[in-house]
Amino acid sequence: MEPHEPDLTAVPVTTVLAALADDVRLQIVRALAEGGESACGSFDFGVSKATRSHHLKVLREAGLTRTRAAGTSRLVRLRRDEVDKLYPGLLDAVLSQRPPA
Amino acid sequence: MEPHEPDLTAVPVTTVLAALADDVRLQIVRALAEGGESACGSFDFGVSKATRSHHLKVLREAGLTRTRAAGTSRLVRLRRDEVDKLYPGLLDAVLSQRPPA
DNA sequence: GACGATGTTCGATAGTTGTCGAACAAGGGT
DNA sequence: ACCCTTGTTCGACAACTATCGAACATCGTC
Repeated sequence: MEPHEPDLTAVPVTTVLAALADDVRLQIVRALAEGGESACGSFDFGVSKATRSHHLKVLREAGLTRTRAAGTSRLVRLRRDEVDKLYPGLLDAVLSQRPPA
Repeated sequence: MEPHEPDLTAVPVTTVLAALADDVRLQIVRALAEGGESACGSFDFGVSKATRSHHLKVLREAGLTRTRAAGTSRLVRLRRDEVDKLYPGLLDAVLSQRPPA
């Protein structure tokens, strides 16, 4: 089943915001923004792999990330250009708040 | 009971984003951004007044609005300056998506 | 081909949230 | 004083969501 990666313009703002309105997903987005393309398994934020997979799906279906297969892994990357173009300042604003020290 | 209007810096980003991730609340924010300070009753978006009151509470407790009593009404206004200062571009980005024509 | 690693999907469950009507509170006007 | 208007609060209920373990799928390797 090919991953469902919608055109960002087709996704309601509320869906994009809801996707970002979760701590685990925000940590994933932060990691992607700083570390670039990463394997799913690199996001170990204290949740099971089932939950992690779920969060990555939410981000993907919100149009925020792209996923591609790479051997036995899957590489995820942030669709930064597209997001910044459609919602200038959004990611910067969201990522500006530093994680709890 | 005095309205609970927290310092925006004390509110987690996820809470701010969650507050904006709802259609009704987004319509309220849009109305406030365009029309300035308005009475609660002016936000008739097809929900009951109980629901409307709930949404205004969510926005207020996310640090996005302020409310003051004015006779029998209550006037709500967007804390635009503070939001723009802490999350530059966020409101612009969110408000940029036009409501369904 | 069997095995191990990496992810996804399924079913279940607990918690959160949007919604409503009804009851309540407070102001203003007649 | 009474009423009407404007909002808030209180249950209640349905829908959604975050979470997990277990089962499944897929790829590379031995």
